[in-house]
Amino acid sequence: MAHAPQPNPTARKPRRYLPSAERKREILDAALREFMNDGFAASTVERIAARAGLSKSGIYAHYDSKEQIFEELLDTALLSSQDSFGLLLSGQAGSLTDIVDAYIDQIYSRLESPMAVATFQLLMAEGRRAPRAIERWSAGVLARMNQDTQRLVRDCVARGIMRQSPVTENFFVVISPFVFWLAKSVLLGEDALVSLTQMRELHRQLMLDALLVR
Amino acid sequence: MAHAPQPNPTARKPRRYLPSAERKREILDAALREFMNDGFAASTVERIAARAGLSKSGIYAHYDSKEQIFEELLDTALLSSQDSFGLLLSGQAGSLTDIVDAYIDQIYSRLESPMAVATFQLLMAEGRRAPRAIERWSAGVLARMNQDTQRLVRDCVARGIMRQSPVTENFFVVISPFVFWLAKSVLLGEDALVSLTQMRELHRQLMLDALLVR
Amino acid sequence: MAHAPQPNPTARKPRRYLPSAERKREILDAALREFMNDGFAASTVERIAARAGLSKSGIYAHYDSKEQIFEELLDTALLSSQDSFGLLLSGQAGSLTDIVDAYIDQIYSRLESPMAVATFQLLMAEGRRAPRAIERWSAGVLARMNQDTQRLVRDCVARGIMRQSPVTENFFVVISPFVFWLAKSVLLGEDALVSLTQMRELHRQLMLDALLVR
Amino acid sequence: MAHAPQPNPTARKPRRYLPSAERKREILDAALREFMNDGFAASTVERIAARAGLSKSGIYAHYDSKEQIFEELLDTALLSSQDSFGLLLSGQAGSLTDIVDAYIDQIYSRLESPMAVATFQLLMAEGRRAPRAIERWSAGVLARMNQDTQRLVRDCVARGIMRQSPVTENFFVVISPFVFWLAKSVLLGEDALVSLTQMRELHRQLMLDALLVR
DNA sequence: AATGAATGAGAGTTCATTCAT
DNA sequence: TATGAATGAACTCTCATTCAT
Repeated sequence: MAHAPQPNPTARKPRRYLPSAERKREILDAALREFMNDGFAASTVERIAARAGLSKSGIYAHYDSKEQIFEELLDTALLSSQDSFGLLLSGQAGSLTDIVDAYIDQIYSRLESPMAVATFQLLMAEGRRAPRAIERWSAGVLARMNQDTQRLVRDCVARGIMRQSPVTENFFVVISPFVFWLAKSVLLGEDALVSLTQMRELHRQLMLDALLVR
Repeated sequence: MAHAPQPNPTARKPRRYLPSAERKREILDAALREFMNDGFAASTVERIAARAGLSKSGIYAHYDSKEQIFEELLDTALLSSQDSFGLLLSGQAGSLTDIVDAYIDQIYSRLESPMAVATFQLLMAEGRRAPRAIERWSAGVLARMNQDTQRLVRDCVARGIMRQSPVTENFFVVISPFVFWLAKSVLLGEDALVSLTQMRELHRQLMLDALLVR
Repeated sequence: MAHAPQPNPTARKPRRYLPSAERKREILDAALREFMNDGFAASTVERIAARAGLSKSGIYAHYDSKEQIFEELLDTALLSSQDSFGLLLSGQAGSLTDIVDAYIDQIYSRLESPMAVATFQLLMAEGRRAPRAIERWSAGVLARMNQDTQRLVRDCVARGIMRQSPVTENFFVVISPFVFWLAKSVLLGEDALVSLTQMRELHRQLMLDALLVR
Repeated sequence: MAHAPQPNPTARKPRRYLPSAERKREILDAALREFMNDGFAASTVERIAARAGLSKSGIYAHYDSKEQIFEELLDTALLSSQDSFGLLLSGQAGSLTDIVDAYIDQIYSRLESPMAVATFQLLMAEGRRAPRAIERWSAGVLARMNQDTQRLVRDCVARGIMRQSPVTENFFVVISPFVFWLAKSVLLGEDALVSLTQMRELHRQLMLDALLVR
């Protein structure tokens, strides 16, 4: 009489041997989730490992330390946000509405990821821990974005599409409502006070109101 | 030859006996600083104690746990921000400029404390850890402030002092640049991009521009 | 308008100043209960104090240390068991039944206290901790009891009331079923296997069976 | 001149890597000794670890908590006492003396281990701490032993080998002198009052006297 | 006699990391 | 590449005890 292939309770899941690059991606994924939930200090290598499907010590075949994981994570996250922002806008010689819509689309599309708020929170909470990553991001992506946008805006002003105002002189500030919504969501929850949809529309109207040539 | 009052290495510094209320205040002070620097998880009771001038175990004569300290800390911090905000404004039947100036003064005066940015960061980073404190704050202070302000604004609109607009309908959003500056300061430093003084002036102009009756 | 004598929530119960002797009794009482429940090491001075109705440090006005409490406790408990055991028996020149009944009554009457089993357990668990108390008890109470009983028994044998046997030569052993019941109760509970009443009757019959002249 | 192999003070003794099962056994061994000496509460994980030859934290690779060690320890100790007790006896159709001798051998052989008394003490002292282990033991080993023995005894009575009496009806009680000796040894020491050898002989005679058909 | 504030010496436990395999 | 066993340092919290009042 043959034994049925009974599921052995002590059966250990087999090792998965992965090439380092792939494994590292999995680890970063896992780490992102853990760091977001608990912050850096309260996250443990063990839980990251579990989520990534290997053992605690397995992590150390790919990274030297928890800190290193964090750095690489932040680098990846921040630099991936590299998007042809200014380009997108400058391409269109459209109306103010078009430009504002493009801008709004651009920034609010980030929030489609369910982890967007958590990412922002992580950045706020632990950014200090990886000053160089922040520095690179600030000097690279952010600076470029800022320049591009500001150039576009000046252009629009020159062409009479936008009304010159403190806003056009300091265009970075128009992102404020977006940041406000993020901060609010971190503190009070995404559903409190204003929904994302409402915020988006409000933001749009604010911009139009501020930029419209009267 | 007289001995200099050399610090005796075995001399234990004398205990300081304080009434519990006072000691608790000192502990909260110390904790605030520690939590701000390192976050909740990375702060240690021992360092809080050292800063507060007593021994590690001395802390536990006043608080049951590190978590309890955090809760009480947040409660104190958040509820102390209780200021007769609306009242201040509603008192003046002044011009739009007066009102805007009052508003700007009101919110930016908070930033005079050197710990303001760090407090914001702490709130962002660890707010989730004390949901009830946040809840109380949100349902109490914030809700009241919001109502008062909104009522004032409607009044101003009715009296023709402010132009009706999406801004006046959703007045909470005018705080956005302030929050933006905080978030930016956490990430990039207080001196990056815009200084506080610049921001304040910019914010003022933004508000005037948005509210002025044309 | 007079305030009603509202019960102040922060009202601290007033100190009770007691003469030391009385307070010590209360402390020993409290300690007995705590030590029984948790053993010596797991009992805390604070809980003993609470039970005795004073503060932790108040204890130290009466005892120098937790250990000292324990010693005095054991001394009191053991020496109080001093009863004119042999005397009681020797008084009666009665029949075997009378003597056995007296013996059984004597030992089982101890179990009327609801703490009897716990006391036994405490003795088993922590006796080593106060060897001198045990020593005094053994050399005093126990030795005397043993002698008296043995003398009585020899007497009974001589008078033909008891059958000479290994039992009468080692009379101490007749207490075994009693000790057995105690040990069983500690391990399995007082209701397991045999109830106290059953045990008592069984014990009686065992003795009669062993001592009866055939 | 050769250096004597002087013990290098900074030399850390090398790790001993053991398979978990083996290490667990060593830990249980160490724990047994520690718990016996000091009781559960006063034993420390560090000392258990030292005895087991690893570091304090090493313990936690195998057990989740001190309590878990205790539970497993008790389980192991109690369930290992599983012996074919009844079987041993029922096999022999021998005389009363044979049966009594077998019984006495059976139970007194346990005391050959130098830790027997300490184990009993541990059970008395800390049994309550692992009620489920006790429960399992009681419902398993003890119950079976009791049944087997009682069945054997009834058989003997039926065959006229034993005299019917309260003893045969409640045969569990014949273990009393053994328990008495254990309890006495815990309290007064193994050498006090009666030696083990004396007790064993006395116990034997008691049984014979109680069971012999007259 | 009594207390509240304070402390030192640990306790159990966690965790990033190392090592042998 | 991957793991299980091991560790040291650190952590939170407890507790017997002391001290000023």
